[in-house]
Amino acid sequence: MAQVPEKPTIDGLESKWMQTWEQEGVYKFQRTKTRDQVFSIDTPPPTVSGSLHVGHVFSYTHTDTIARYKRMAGLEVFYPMGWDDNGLPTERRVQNYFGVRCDPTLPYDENFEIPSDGGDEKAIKKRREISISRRNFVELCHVLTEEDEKIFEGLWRQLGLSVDWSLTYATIDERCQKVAQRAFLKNLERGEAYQSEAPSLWDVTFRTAVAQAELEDREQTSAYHKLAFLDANGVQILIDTTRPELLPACVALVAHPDDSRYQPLFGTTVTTPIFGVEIPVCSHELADPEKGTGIAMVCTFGDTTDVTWWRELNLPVRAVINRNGRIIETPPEGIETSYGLSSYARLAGKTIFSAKKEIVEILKESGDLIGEPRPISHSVKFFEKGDKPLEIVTSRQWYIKNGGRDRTLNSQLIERGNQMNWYPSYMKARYSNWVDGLNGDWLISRQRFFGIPIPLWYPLDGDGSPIWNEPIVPTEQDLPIDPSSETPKGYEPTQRDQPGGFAGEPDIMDTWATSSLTPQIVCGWGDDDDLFARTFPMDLRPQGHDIIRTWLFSTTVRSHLESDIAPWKNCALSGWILDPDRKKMSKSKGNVVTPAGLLDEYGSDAVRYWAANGRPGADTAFDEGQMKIGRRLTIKILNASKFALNLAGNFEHDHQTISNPLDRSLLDRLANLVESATEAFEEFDYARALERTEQFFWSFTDDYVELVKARAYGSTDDEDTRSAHATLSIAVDTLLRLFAPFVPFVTEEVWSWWKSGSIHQAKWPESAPIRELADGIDPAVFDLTAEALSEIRRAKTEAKRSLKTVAEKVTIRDTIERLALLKSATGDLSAAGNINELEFEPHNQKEITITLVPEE
RNA sequence: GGGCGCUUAGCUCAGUUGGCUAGAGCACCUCCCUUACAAGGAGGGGGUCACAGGUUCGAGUCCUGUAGCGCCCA
Repeated sequence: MAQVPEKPTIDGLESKWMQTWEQEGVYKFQRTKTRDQVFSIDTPPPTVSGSLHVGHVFSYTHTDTIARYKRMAGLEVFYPMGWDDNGLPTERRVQNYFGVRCDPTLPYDENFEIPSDGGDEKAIKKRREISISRRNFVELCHVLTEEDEKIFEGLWRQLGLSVDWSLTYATIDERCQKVAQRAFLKNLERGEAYQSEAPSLWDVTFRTAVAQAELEDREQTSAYHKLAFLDANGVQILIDTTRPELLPACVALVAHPDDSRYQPLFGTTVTTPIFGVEIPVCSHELADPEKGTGIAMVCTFGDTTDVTWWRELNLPVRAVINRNGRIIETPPEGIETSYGLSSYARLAGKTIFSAKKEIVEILKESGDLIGEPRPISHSVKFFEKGDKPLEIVTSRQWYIKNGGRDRTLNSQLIERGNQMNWYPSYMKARYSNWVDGLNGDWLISRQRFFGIPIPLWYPLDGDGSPIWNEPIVPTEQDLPIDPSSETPKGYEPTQRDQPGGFAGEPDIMDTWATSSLTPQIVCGWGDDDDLFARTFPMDLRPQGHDIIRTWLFSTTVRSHLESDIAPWKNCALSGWILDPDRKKMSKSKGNVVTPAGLLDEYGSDAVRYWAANGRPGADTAFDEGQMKIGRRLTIKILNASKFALNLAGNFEHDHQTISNPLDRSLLDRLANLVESATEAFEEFDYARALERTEQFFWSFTDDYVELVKARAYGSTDDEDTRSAHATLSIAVDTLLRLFAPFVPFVTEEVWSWWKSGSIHQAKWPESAPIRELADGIDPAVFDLTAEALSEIRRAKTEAKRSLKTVAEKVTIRDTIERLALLKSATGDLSAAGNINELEFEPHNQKEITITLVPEE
């Protein structure tokens, strides 16, 4: 017998069931099934750098509905969660939160106390930033992320994600460090990782190199400065440049090969103003005749086009900008005149901004600046997290091959994309286009201090210079290592940084170099072969469509290189959450809505309902209205279940007692619903599955329950009553299961009234047994009866009468066939419509007349 | 400049391989305290499916073009 509470409520369901699920291990991954019966999910770990926003709730709910469906469909679901706490966002957050700054030259202070005023902006401003060692800084990172991770986990649990929390990882934890370093060493061994001294994009604020995937173009105001170069005959050649401060770095002039204005100059040399350096005039397709005067100066390096020209035209390097974004002290080769040298001295040590002002002064003095600077607007490359334009500096960096410089590898990676199923399918084009458009390998080294170190040392020669191409590699067993504090085998710690000794690789790996390994991390690559065999390659990668080029792609690269396979079978791309003005919700825009309050206000099920209504891949407006509807739905599920279960009484029904045509036709429609919901879920279209289920549910409560109410109140000796009871019981049972992936709390609550175990471990319904009970009935019985009931309600409403008003006489005219179907539900219709006399008349078209009792 | 997506009711969106008078919720209007539910229920009004062509017996759906919006890339 069911234990149905008198007044059921949705309040407090979250904490109640969160605890039970954890205690019972409902979502725990069991190693009982083989690969084909496992469904493994590679959730991208969210960045732990502050607070989650509703965008996370949105997309993670999508994944959870699929996980829950797959679990009920009989698969063993492998659903771990991780935290991406490795990288720049955390580093910045720690700096701001604790008011500290890392100075890698400082020694470790073991008595360092965690600042007690963390988070107190005013207090920190007052006392200024404290400089601390790298190791102390990393420790603070752990302190902060641990707190954040607890909050995140609590929120995910409250939202009802069916994650196995015993599998949780963090991208800075020891296991991840080990996996990231091991994978790097394997790449190195196979020649897929290499170092190169090359111009690379450099952020002067963060003082680190950045990768192609991290760039973004921004429109900037700038100004053209017209400079006069002199050719061999002393004729002025005018060029327009936005970077006059790079004049000392000028190595050539370049114009388009077809540009007749400059053709006579190709192959000759000109002299730079001020610095008097003789440089060649070259031709190249990338020179735009429409831009400025049509001839440009090539500097090392002003932008990526300069790099291309430098490389393709075999030009020398005259670097003038250092890693701090200042003009270097020593003038580059080629500047020999005393005027040139003294002018250079005026620029040396200045920031780019001040150097620009200074050079303009110098040019004005010498008369080489023609006219005034003319303001323009053009697009400039930025680090996506930075706020100063990127510079290009030449430095030694580590790369992993990603097909950007190798067409064979490139097409193999595009093929990997083709081997995955994409939902929605058009997202595959974004992947292919991105891979196809790559023009360099993946730069993975970062000149930062918080992250996973590149696990190498270098021998030092007699002068104390590192022998870069003979790195000292640690053994796999020793991983993870930090080369800045550990000593390679065969050396003494005292030999660090000494001639003939060794030096640790100072750089760390980019966050993506670790987070691209999440399948290897969660599946136990190299550590747990049994787990790996059961889970890899993974079944599903859910993620936002904005990180296809970064996260999805880099993960594909690692899996391709390491295992020669695509990391996942399916990729499901979620859209973004837009604010009511249809702008992307993001922290920098300040339009973020945090989820905690929403979960408390509407309940987790209601918020999930809103999320699950977002179509796969579609950007969706944030809409509290949908949460209100979700809340109403959960309350309705509670009430309708309570009512139906109270009516149905004893739940051990003999299903063979379902004899009534109306009941059978409802079950036929229910079987259709099960089929279409299952079909939708198999395509990862959770939204369609929800929509269908919801639609059926409302017609079930509004029409079916109303129709059978009277009959269900009858005596259990009556066959028709028993039929209604059994049907109600099956319908509620089935609907709860269909709703379970979306609203796990309320369905579990109702389930607990009359069933043992968790609904989330119950079986997903099958249509065949339900269809069998319908026994070939015409499903129109239900449709026609519901329609007739609706007509009667309309008549009463239009007459402004109460719905319980007695209908003295109702005459339904319709075809003989349809009347036959309707007649089989006469009793239910009369009772639900409160009809005294119900008459049927054959007619060629449908018509219904209703006579109500006179008003008193 | 290239690629992709979107454009359906005042708002947010469904509409699966082309098929009866194009749907839902919100908002709006009317009615009803009915024995599961008034934080509810029953009903109602509201759309030349962005525009222009084409294929077809038939197009919101397929094709071509145009416009606007958005994202990604150069």
